[in-house]
Amino acid sequence: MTSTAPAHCPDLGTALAAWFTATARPLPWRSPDRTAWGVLVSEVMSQQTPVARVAPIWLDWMDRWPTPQAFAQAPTAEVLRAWGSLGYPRRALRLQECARVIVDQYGGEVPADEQALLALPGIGTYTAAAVMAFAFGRRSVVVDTNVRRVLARTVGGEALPSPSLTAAEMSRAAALVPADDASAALWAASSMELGAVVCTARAPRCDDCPVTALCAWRAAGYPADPHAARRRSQAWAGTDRQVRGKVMGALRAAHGPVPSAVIDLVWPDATQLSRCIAGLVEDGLIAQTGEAYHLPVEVG
DNA sequence: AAATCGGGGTA
DNA sequence: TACCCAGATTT
Repeated sequence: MTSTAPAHCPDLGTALAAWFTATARPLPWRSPDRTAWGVLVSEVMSQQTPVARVAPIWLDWMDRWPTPQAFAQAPTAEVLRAWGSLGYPRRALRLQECARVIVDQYGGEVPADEQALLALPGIGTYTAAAVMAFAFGRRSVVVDTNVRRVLARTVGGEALPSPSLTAAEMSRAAALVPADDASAALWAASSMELGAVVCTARAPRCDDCPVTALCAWRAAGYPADPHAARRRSQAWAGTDRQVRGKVMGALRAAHGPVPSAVIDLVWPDATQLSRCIAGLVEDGLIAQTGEAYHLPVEVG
């Protein structure tokens, strides 16, 4: 295989490819009979949600709605219930919009074109690149939180990447992608897998790492995170996100409209609750009929 | 560049 | 408790 890797780490890609081929997790969307649509669904579900939580939902989802055509016609309320507690339920709405665009504009086939993918609802830089690599076996620059960390350590010599993705990071990542499609797709999968399984954020398993000999962070003596001072933990308790989640949870659990008097019980701060309800309605995640709220239902 | 948007598992 | 997770979109 050809490689564009710089001379100072000549076989990072080769070592990771061999390791990945031998040890890759049998994730359901990696099955030989996977479809491009299934890969796309798995990537959207995995945006900020650990794959271990995604897998069972994905299996049920693909059984119910195996194609963009089937999913495009699904009742939105059922889609949101099936999404369950994966989080960020707007992703489910966008995924359905995405399916409808694929049906209407691409004959029901996921486009094998990165720019076309980028234009789809809910598909950003990472997901478009991931679909190109994992669904179509095409060369792309796949940079997720795992790849960022792996490159920050092995190449950059730092404990963790900067808080937000930088242009310099993307350039470095792009320079490391092999030239041919098959090698590039394997590099994407293996560099992500290393970050997910071995080169983890909390307690990296360096003893089990296939590229310790090439790791700049290890060579430097595992220096502490240089960006630690600029990281801030994300608040949760008492936020609108928590309140929105409680409202969504109540409506998912019900199989019909829920009286507003019942919704009022999910959160004690009436001002915050009504702001969150209004936001959910605005986002199309819930709807109001009379004095009750319910998951959205398509109107004729 | 910073804010917003869920929720559960883990140390 | 705090941190993290195959990010995208809007301001």
